[in-house]
Amino acid sequence: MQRHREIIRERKQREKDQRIQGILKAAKEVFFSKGYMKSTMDEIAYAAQISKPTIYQYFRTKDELYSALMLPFLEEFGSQFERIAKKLDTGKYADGTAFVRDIFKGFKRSYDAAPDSLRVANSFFQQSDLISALGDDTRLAISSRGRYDFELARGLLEKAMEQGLLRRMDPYALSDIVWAMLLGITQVMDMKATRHTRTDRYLRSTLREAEKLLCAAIAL
Amino acid sequence: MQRHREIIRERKQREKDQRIQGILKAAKEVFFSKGYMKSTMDEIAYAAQISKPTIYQYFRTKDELYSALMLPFLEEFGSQFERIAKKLDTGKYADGTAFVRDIFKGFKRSYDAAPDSLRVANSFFQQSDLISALGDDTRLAISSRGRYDFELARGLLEKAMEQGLLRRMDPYALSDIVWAMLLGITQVMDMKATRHTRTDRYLRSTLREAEKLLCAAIAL
DNA sequence: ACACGAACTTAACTCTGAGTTAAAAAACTA
DNA sequence: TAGTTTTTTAACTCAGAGTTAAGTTCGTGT
Repeated sequence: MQRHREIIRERKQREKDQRIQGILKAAKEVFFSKGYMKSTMDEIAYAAQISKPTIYQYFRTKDELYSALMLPFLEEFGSQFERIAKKLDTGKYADGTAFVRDIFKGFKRSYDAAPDSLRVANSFFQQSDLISALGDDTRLAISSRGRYDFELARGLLEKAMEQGLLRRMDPYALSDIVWAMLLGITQVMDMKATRHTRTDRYLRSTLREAEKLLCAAIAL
Repeated sequence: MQRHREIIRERKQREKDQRIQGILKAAKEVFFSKGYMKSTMDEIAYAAQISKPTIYQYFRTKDELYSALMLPFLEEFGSQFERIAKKLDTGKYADGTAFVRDIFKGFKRSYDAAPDSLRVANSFFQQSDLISALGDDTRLAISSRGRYDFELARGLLEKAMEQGLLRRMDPYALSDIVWAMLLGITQVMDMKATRHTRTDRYLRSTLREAEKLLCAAIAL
């Protein structure tokens, strides 16, 4: 009967995860339709067809719930970098242009996988308020994941320089700049977005221009 | 005696301005030391040595007060662009590199003139919540000022292309990219900043790298 | 069939902070 | 001195975050 207990525990875990996913889904809808400040926990509870105390059983604060929405993007982003790192190690890149293109492709894929999450990530890093208000474990998960992605990206650029794919320069500065470009562009697009303009197509074309620009600047 | 009234009205205006400045100064201190969310209006009132209702006589909401902090940067930034536009019109730029350098110089000067304001501008554009919560006139002042700066920048780049200083490309995309870089870099620096690391020197060196990079990419 | 326990709901509650109000007090003007 | 404007005081409303406790549901073990 030990096996039986295992199975039951697993199902319970699954149900718990589903509950959490349900809350996150509802939270996403509410947050992105009205913005963080105007969204209330009661509203999210209603959207999730659940009672408010139940939400608080899984998320300690409103901030924590909001922040949890950005983890998917960070993870997807990291895995894209890992993919690129592998290709780099096995010498799959003919020139710097191909490498830079792949970085942008990775970003686009992450964005496609979780466009909302990036928006959260943006506003997250802004309001250092939010960060400090988090529970320790959540803050740790997010900031360590973010740091990991960051380190990964820098290492990637460094390696590409060693392989003669990119012009030599300070890898720290370069990774900051690339990251800043990507971050900044999505933001500028966001702040231009209105109800009646589809910003998505424009985001893509701007990213393409940025890609060309970066190739011209650093690819060898 | 009409003259007398004039003088009095002027003095009153001055006093009003001083009051507003005092509030802004206090607000800046409080907001930047604790973050937007954790700052309370009572606290700001206390810091400004003034009563809460008095603050509300000059600023309709907490958001409006916060947003008002960013106007100085936008204005300084705009005036830097106007300076560059004049130089461009009188053919003062020998090559694209000189032009790009001047853009960055303009940004740095604006930043120096009002470093905090930029930080507000950053977080401002994040939380579209904030924008929508503003009073009509404030929102108008800020967004129209921002739009004006934006248009100015784009026109600048366009003209520089016509003069053969820059490589031909979509000026809209380029101005978005440049703006995104500047915005993004200060943000990335901000989120890296901690109590014990001075981020200022690093910001400057990163901006210098970005400048070089942009020169390599678009200057002719 | 029945009792136990975990997770959930309900409904009422506390508490903080934004924004308001009205009356009293200053400060200034004529 | 009388009148006007601005500021303060102190009490207030209101919304929303987060909590509490008593009761409900339901799967599980005996």
